[in-house]
Amino acid sequence: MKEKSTSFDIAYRAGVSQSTVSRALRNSPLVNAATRSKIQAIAKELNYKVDKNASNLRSQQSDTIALLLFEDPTNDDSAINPFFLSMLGSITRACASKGYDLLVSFQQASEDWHADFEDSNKADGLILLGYGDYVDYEEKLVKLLDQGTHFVRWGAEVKHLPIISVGCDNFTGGKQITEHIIKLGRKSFAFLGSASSHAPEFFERYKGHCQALKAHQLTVNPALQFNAMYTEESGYQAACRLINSGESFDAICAACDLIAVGAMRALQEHGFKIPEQVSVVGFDDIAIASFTFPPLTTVKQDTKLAGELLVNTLLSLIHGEKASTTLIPPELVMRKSCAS
Amino acid sequence: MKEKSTSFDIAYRAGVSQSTVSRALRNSPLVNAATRSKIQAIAKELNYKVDKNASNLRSQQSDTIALLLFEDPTNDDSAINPFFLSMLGSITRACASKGYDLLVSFQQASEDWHADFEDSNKADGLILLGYGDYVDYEEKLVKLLDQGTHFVRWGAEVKHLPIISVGCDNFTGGKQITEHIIKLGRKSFAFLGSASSHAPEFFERYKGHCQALKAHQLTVNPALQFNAMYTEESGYQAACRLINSGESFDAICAACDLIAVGAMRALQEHGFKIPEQVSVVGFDDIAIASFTFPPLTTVKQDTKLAGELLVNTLLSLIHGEKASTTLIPPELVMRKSCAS
DNA sequence: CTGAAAGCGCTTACAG
DNA sequence: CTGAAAGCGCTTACAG
Repeated sequence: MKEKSTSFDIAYRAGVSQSTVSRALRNSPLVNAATRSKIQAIAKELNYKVDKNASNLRSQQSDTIALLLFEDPTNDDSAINPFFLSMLGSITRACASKGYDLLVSFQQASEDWHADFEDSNKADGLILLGYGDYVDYEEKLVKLLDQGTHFVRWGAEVKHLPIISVGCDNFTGGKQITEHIIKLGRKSFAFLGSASSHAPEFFERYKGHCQALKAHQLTVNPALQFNAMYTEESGYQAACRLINSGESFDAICAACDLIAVGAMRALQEHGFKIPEQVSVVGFDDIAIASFTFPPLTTVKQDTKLAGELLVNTLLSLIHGEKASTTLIPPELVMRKSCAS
Repeated sequence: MKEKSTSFDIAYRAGVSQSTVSRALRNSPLVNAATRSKIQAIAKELNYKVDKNASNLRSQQSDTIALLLFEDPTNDDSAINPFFLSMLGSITRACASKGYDLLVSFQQASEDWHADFEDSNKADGLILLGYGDYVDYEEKLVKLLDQGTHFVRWGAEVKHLPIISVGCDNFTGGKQITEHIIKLGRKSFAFLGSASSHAPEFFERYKGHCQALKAHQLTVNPALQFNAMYTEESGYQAACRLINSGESFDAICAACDLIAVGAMRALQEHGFKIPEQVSVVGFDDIAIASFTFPPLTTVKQDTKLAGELLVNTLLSLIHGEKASTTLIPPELVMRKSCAS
């Protein structure tokens, strides 16, 4: 294990000053081309790497983005939602392609996560990802804003604050998929998923859902909306409550795929045939959705695009450029869980 | 957006020296308790955070771990393997609980990934995760070793090099699940997955598989082994080759769940009944495995445990403690894809 | 228990 | 195009 070499070692070997080494290594046009390649060759030979801590300290930027992934604290020990995992993957890729490092961190919704990363100069900006109770967490966003922290969040647009978000057009998605089943001839629609401002994305999907029903002269029956959060188990239980309620229904719109998957399990345990008796649809298009029985019709949120947009938007903010909230178009993915 | 405050600002307000602030903030017992809490209160009020770049530079450690996730370059644009995504999640959690930050980075197998992170002082150590061609990548491991880099890899044990790994006991897993189907009365076993030292984990599973067959006086028919890598499509194609080969078979052991899922698709398209005509089993127990039709019997690799072990082992290495290669016990998960 | 001082390894005005 | 020098914001011997 050899000693780590510094820019002074390179300078010594190259017979130039340390400043010149620093310039050459960052491809400064100020350095003579021959000198530069000589220095770079020596650096390579010595396996020299610029010390990130030193260069970041000096230049006051880190070329690093922090991803704060927060989840409902009640959901603590279970697996991470596959949709977010998939976002994580695409954000990692997007950062890599921009030459940024990605610092990933789990946060409990309850913690003091605001501020930490950018203030300690670990990252130039933050990406916020996760559900959690939106009402609780809004005040932390305000604090981030006050501090002038650069950040972008994934989620529903925040209308009353100058916060930049990237999110899916949940309203349109909810509307489209509901219309799809309406056209298939279904009449009584249950909605499984929380419909309140505590979970704005589910709420938007629900609003789109209701809008579609109204547009087709179908009644919105509040007794057919059951709260559920983003887990399979939660979907299972909501579906059981629906079944036990005695209300009749021939279609279930779930606020996310995991809820839909749980609902299908409940339905099948109770002897319902999908899609013959009940159509089921989800939202997200997680990998599992392709493999359920029957395969789940759903609304795809393009996580690859989302990751790229989040990263690009944040970089614009960091570089002081204009950036704005973007909505990703939802995409209907038809499989076999609806009557055809 | 206020100016960022430094330890000198705190010192000024507290009427002490900057050294004392630095000590107080790190809970040094050298500081008078009253002074310490006064300083900490001021720091909190000013929203002060220690500058990580400065403290890392000075102390020459980063309290950061880098996760290098590398995938087969041919697999470039597709989704990340769900098994690795799940490992990513559990490693993130394990790091958080140890107070370490996690730097995540994608690597092409072809790139010059060795060295970069620890040499530039961005991380104190590396976790290496991913399949990819093991033969190609071994020489890079040797280079890491030469440099004295702290690293742990996920995967099969490397017998001839002093490399610390954490991996599943693939041999035993392959053996157990094969024995499980043997007891169910199956006679002709196909194995779908590459069986060579280029993919050591698959190879180990295959060896366990063969061992189980031999132990039960069943013949190992090399014509029933078909190469496949860790994608659904690859499993689909291997199963098609098996079906078209004209060989008879009543059980398929897939080297991983994604291969199994692809194989089930091929079988069902060709009119085979699972599990009546053919038993299918996988390996990994990814989330999808619970939701396929029929649900997939498989071998679970405990990713939560794996993540914790990887992190703990790496931290031991970083702290100069003894560490050794660990094998995680595989766990049979019985579902419905085998005849009962 | 506290302070003055050195120094981690760079980048970047400044001067030539 | 190049070099000498300052300084980013800390931590940590050293001295008291």
